[in-house]
Amino acid sequence: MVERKKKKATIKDVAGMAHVSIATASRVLSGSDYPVKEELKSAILAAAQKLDYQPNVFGQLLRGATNKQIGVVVPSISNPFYSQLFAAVQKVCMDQGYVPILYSSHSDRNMEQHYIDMMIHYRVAGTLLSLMGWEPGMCRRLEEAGIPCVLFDQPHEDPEVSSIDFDFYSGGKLAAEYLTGAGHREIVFATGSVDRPSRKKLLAGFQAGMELGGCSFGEEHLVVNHTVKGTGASAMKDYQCGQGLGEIILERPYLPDAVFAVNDMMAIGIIKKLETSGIHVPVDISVLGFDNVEFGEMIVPALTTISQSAYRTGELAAEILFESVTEGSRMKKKLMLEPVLVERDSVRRKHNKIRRNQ
Amino acid sequence: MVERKKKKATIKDVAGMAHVSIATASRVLSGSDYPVKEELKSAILAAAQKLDYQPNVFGQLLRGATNKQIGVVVPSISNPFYSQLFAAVQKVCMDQGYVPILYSSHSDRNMEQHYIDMMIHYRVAGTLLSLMGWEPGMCRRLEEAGIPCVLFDQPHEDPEVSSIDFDFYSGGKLAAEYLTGAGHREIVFATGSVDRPSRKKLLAGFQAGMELGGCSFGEEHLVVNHTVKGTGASAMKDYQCGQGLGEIILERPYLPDAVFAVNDMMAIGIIKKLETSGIHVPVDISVLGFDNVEFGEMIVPALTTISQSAYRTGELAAEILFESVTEGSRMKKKLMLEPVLVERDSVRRKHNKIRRNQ
DNA sequence: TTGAAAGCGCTAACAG
DNA sequence: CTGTTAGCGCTTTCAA
Repeated sequence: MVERKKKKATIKDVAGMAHVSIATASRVLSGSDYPVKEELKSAILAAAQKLDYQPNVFGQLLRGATNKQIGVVVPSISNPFYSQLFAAVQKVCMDQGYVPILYSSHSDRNMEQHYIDMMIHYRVAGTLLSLMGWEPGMCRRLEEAGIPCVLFDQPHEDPEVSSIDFDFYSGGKLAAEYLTGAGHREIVFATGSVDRPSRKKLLAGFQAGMELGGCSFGEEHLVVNHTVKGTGASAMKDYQCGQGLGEIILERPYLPDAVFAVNDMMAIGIIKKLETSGIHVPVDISVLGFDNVEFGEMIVPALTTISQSAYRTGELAAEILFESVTEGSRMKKKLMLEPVLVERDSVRRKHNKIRRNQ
Repeated sequence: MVERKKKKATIKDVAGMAHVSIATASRVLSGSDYPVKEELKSAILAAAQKLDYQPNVFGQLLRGATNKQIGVVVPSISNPFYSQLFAAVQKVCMDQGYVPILYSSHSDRNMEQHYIDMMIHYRVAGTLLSLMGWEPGMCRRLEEAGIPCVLFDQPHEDPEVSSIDFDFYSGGKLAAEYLTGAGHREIVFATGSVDRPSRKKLLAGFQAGMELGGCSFGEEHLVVNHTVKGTGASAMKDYQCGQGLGEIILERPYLPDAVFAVNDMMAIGIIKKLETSGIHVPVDISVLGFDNVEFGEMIVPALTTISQSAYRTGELAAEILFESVTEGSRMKKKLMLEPVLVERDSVRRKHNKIRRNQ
């Protein structure tokens, strides 16, 4: 049986060993610039060293120090979009001497609420949130507790809170324009439940883009797979949703020219289903994704997609959060990221001549 | 300008409003079963409600309560193996009323050390560690601080600490046996730097398996790609490493029958490089992965691999951790997970007859 | 059944 | 320059 839990040295122990008061000990140990005689200073440092002294955070925190943790809520950690985003957040936090804490909500409103309570409880210095459910109250509670927050990923249109938004409407429009521009006419919009604000905007933009491209877009062009069992939006769930979408598409009387999927993992699921059914992408049908997840580049054919840079989003969100956290700025900022097309191999260019008839 | 940070109600406020002492207030608010007159109890609860009282964790923690957080250190969050593993950990922690905190070390020994210090600093209730660098001291510091830990993913052979190990040696052997058994003779072992304990064992097992399969394994069958710039083991890094590996293989005078990659992301990189060079998997060459990452199932061809179940690993690790955390068990446990082959589409079965000669 | 008070470890205001 | 002390919010003796 090993020696049990030897008690940690406190500042009092250090002070004792160095024959000074705890006040002086505190002054040098907390790195204050308060003047202390060199002699004592080194004695204290030596004692601290010998005792392997480390300040008790809870003492400091109770005293009023700020908890240098940043709470981050995302729907799913296994979805590469969010893990890449988190990597960026981590980097920025690190540089600022903070440490991010990740909460995965599985897109469950209760969990989101639970984690927000948690963060208030631990008095984190700031929060980064991707919230599915959202009532104005949620962020207010954080603000009341003096915790700055910035929303990302899901647009919520609240002037009272900072956010880094992605222009989903333009994204949808760009998708439609690119696809029609490439000569496709019969284009399908493939998605899971259109429950999130992001998807609603994407769809609206897509419809607008189709019209601009001179294509009709009716009920029959909207392919929805509702059969996602349980809540949660893991990579696997989206992929499976995509597989289901692929099936639905295969069951149609005729294949569309192209399909636009609401995110990359779904697009990958669709491609997989098509390929294993002998339909080749992009020769038989084109598939366009959305997100620009790293994985998209790794598959064959490499996924053509619309980039909502996960890394950039995380970086920006963290940066504007720190403006509030460290500078105590009360200013609410709204940043809008524009979509960028990433052309790879999953969409075929039909080199369409000038649209003349049909 | 919005109302600023109204101070949170303390137990004193609640006691005041309910006209009781803070002692009695504490007794009911902390859910103790200490007897308190019903009348006062409800008055206190009502006051707490009205003031939106929430206990200050730091007070409780300073007082000696345990911090119900679990620290988890992994090399990379964007690698699906670890994000899946973490999902399992999260689930188990949740059920126990704890919350996991994720640290991504980028396989950097200094970071690992840094995060361990962090966890000691925050006096987490327990830790789950995948450590690249490892000296006996690392866990001892945790144990001294009274923080139980369990190692996973990287074997370290220390009887003083619990671990859930994967049998990498058997894994390597299984890989070689399967590949030779499928009729392949010229088989290559593809890897990044053989720096981690896990890879060394894998290689040793592979060599043994090759011998058992009656195949020679010499220098020329070991393909190493050292050109991984910087530290870190993100999914992307491994993938790129795989691409490099693919290139090396393509440059050889003749193509091997099969290649065994040290992890799935590398295998995917290899496949991608081969496919884009007109070499088809598995008709021209077979590729076997290792890890059984979800993503392997999503590509075409679906990746045949050896399963080191990320989810199961995380689940087990968390479970044996909680035996120490909640039951205060001092027992050190060593669990060993055996490899399982997951047959999909990236390895071709040559239907070899009984090995007779050669 | 209730309350007063000590003390967890730390920092800062104040007094020497 | 150094030390004494109050107090952050909480739980838990100990005394009433």
